[in-house]
Amino acid sequence: MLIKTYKNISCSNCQSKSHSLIENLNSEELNNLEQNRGCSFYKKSDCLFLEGSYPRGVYCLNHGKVKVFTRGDEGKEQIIHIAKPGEIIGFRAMLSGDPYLVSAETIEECAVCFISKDEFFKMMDSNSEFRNDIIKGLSKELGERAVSITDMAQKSVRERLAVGLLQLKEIYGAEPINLSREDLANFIGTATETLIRLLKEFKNEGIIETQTRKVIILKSDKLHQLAGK
Amino acid sequence: MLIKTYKNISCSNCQSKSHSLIENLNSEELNNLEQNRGCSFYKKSDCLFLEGSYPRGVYCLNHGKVKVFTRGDEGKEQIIHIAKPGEIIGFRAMLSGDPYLVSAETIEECAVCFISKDEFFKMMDSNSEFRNDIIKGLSKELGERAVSITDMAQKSVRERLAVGLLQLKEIYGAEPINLSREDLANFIGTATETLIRLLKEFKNEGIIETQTRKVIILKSDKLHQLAGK
DNA sequence: TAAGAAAAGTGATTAAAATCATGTTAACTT
DNA sequence: AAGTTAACATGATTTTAATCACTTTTCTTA
Repeated sequence: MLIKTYKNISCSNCQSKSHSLIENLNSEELNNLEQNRGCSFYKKSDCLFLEGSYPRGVYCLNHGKVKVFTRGDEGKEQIIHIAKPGEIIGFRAMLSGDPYLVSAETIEECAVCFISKDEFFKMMDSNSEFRNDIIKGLSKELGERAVSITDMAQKSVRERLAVGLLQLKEIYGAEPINLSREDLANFIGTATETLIRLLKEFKNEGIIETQTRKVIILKSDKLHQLAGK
Repeated sequence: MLIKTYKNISCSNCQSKSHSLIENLNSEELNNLEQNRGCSFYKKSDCLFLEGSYPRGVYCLNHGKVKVFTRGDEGKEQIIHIAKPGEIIGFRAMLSGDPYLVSAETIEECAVCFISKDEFFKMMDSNSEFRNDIIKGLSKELGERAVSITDMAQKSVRERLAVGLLQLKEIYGAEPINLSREDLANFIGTATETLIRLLKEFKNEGIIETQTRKVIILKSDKLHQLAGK
């Protein structure tokens, strides 16, 4: 279904444009972008890029969700971010000039546009609004990560799960959260078994509902309470 | 001693310029900066800025060390970064337009120059090299923080202490690491008591030496080993 | 649609690190 | 230099969460 329609994606009419950094491009720039980007369809668990490799461009997510993660010493994933449609993925490494420190992999069917390095830098140079948005995006993320470090260092797993579920609610919107238990554990930063036990607790307390793997949040206020600060 | 000399600080001859983002300013820009910045002397434990307040400029560290930290729910500090001479502190919040998410406080006597918001943005607009350095700096830091999150989530306190000591070695260079046990614990993300016990272990293993509060690293290779990956 | 594989879930046990209580040393202050 | 305070240190205990071993459910796909 998705496969059939994704060829029609245009940047100008991109359904995700309005919550994207590309929203400030003018129509000329958008047309140019449309000529020069490539769109691909990815199935679940496909890799966009791998830690250690060198970036050749950035990925603009049109449809689906992508997990961005690092691997710890024993190969365990730590999910740093879950990207939703509209987001540009992988520009961090491109801007710093270093190889990727993170990997990116789809967690559902995705439609993704690829914007080459040249094209991206051209946009950065010519459009100061776009550039400022990129800078703001970087800064905002940097701030969020300071908070994440503190949460990881100081909050209990239970508190972190509350924080994490609230974040995921923002990402999934009205849809139920649809992550494997393992991914969820790797997002929260805990063992899968611990996560499952805590989810059960939350369920028993009426805070969430589960439909097999899917998680629906019933009481956000309760989660805010549990999350602290 | 420091007080007597700091008035002579000029941006052009700044001893810390070479490892600073201001190194790519031309002499005209440096002269202009010199006219428009203000220099202050801070004693130990002075506050540069406070979480929640709005930035009015950035701080360029000429001499000394500054800790950048957030506070968790119970007020416990999490030290995100320790800045050394040459570093510009606090531009993240200014670029994102949000209030500070972190606080900054001196941990020794410091000489710090203040560059106003206007002046800073003027430099960002007029000098693309400076701007690119800022962007690269943001990106680099963002990458480092992804690693920190993973370390916090997956490494043991012992491993994190090894990582942290190696980072501090980069910051302190030839000088011994000079932090209170509490600050060190808040940097590693552990309880002060746990930190003290682990330091003792490292000392017994001949990895470090302590002179009251000061820590000297004897075996970096051993620390790398202990740090994992 | 049945078989196999992968993911989800449970219980018991262990290990790591926080917390609490208290003692000791170092460093200001008058 | 003595007294006071704050930082450092240590021991005992508790708590949290990881690990290991295993069962059950759900998803694939042949």
